Amino acid sequence: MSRTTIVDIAKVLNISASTVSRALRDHPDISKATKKRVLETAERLDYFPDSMAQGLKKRRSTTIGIIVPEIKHHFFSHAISGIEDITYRSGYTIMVCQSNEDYEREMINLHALVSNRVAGILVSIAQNTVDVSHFEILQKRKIPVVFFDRTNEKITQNQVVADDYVGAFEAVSYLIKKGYRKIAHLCGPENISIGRDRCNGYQDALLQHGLAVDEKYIIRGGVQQNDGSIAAQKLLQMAHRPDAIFAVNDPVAIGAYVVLKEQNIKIPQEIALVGFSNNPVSALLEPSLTTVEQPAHEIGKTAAKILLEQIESEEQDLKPVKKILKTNLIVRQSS
Amino acid sequence: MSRTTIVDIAKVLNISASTVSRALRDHPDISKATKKRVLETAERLDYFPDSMAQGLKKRRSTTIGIIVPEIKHHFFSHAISGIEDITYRSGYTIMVCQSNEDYEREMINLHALVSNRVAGILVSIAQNTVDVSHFEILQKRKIPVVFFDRTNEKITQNQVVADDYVGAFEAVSYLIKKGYRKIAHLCGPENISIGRDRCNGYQDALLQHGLAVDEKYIIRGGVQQNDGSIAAQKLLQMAHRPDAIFAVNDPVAIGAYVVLKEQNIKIPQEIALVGFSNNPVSALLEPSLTTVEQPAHEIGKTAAKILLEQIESEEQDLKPVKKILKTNLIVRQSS
DNA sequence: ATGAAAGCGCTAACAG
DNA sequence: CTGTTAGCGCTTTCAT
Repeated sequence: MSRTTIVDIAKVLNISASTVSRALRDHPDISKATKKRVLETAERLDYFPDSMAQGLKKRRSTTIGIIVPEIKHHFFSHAISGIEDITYRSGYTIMVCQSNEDYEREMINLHALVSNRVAGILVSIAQNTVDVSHFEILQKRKIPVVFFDRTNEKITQNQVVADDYVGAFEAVSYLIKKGYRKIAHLCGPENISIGRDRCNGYQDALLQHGLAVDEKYIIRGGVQQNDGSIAAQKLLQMAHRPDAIFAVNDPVAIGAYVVLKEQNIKIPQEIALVGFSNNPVSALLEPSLTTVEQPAHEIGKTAAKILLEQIESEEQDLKPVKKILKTNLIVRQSS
Repeated sequence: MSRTTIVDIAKVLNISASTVSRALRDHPDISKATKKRVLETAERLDYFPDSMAQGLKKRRSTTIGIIVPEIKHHFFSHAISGIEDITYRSGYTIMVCQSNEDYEREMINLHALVSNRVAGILVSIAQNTVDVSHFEILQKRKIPVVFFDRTNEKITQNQVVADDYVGAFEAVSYLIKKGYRKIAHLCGPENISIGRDRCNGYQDALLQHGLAVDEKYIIRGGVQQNDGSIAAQKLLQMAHRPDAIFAVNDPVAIGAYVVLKEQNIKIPQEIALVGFSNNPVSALLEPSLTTVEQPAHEIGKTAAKILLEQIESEEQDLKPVKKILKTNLIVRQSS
């Protein structure tokens, strides 16, 4: 025997399918008695509404699409967790795709989500995404979208990000106040906001404290641990080594940390080290890592809330929201 | 203007909807010329297939449902990542739910996935899930399921787990060979496989090496870092402290690690410490943490592969597969 | 308070 | 090689 449908329930009770449909959704027109009978029968027959049929009819699902560079990154898994906490309460399920930092795959994911008629989408763009015109499709189809954590300047829609600029500015200012003068920056890709904004914060902190920005101390690379190791090796080969390193994020900082340790460089005596994200591991290192706390869970929750508001709002052309969440410098032993 | 449908394309080209449908899916009956015209028009009109309509018709989606206790846990985010790698290649998208270690929520998630007519489901059960009868619905509806990492003995369907028993056995045997004699175990919940099997491995290793199992050295608790801290405190208050601790997983081991450090207990000189999972942080601790490597990504990939095979197999009653992946003891400084 | 009928967008016999 | 037709399971006017 196949799945129970609304028609099966209707037949059993000798009423019409539309009555069953209404009873199931607690429509005021239906009598208490009928509702009760329908609910009982549904229960007895193991009835489950068919989301596909509902979605087809309503021309929209109760699924929220998510695109992130990599699910397993600490930041993203926490953000997704935060998103799910919010969407779950409102009866939505999440569909998660990873771009693997690849623009092409980001596009394919986007199309899959559109095909699935998701009610809304949350995106953190890939490291190599420069052109963002593929997201225009969402406006055409009136699918609300919120970009979180990583955006770029061409994106005009809703955004939720940490205050990357201020976070970086404060971290570097702190290093300067502690007396460090040759502060290097392990810089992320500048086409994504976290790379650009953190780098700007770094530079402005130097300038505002009367220090020059020395291009040779800005090592550009990716956002993975390995990128940090490579960058650290470059720095160590310099004639004038820096006395401090500010990394675009904790994985990169840890990549540098590992290299410094291997080379028996004392942290922070010879070189201080500051990260960004406050991954749990950073507190456990020895010396523990000074870092800028970035509220991953909070960013996810906030982005999800904004998305749900827009989905459930009747308004057609809501103006884009941009929310910037505060970061927090956590001073530990590495600086 | 609303979304482009197959009918819109048909109208433009003055052909029937079914021809368009077939052309779109590269059906051999359709002429090259027609296919080309259809494809071009589809492209031009920004056509996207409607997964809900397709799903309704085919009575199944191309979505894979996943239920895990917590997305943000290192193990699960890696497993999900592995799952996505596999399903993506076959054109499936993943729908991820978290039970938050709660049985009730696990059920609700399951129902949501069934409603969404997922093609198959991957589950890692919640810490407090004892009764597993809610999964029977899947058999009734012929929805393939693979349990991964955490199962329990009542589950008879497909399973992919690490060799928890052997992993634990080897870790504890190693400790014994190194000369430790009073080995404590921070034990996970015994209704889930990882708790039970690792505990059994621990006990059998002791017995096979002629050591007694001392109940007071088995501290039962959860699987979170905090549980490890609590357990370690208990151990430290004992008149006869253990000389080694084997924890059910790395978070718990780290919880203990933090407490030992705080109390200035030398690891491994006073108390050795061994974890399970090989979270990246374990290599970065000082002393670095000896642990049993559990292939999270691999478990996810394997589970996904088995699921896809079953989904795509014509066979109705495949017999359940149980796959046990090898673990690997990584000896570091903490033991 | 309930029912009849139409249709969401697509696929798959069946018919030519 | 292409078209006709009949639904998939549900919601929603419009009647009654």
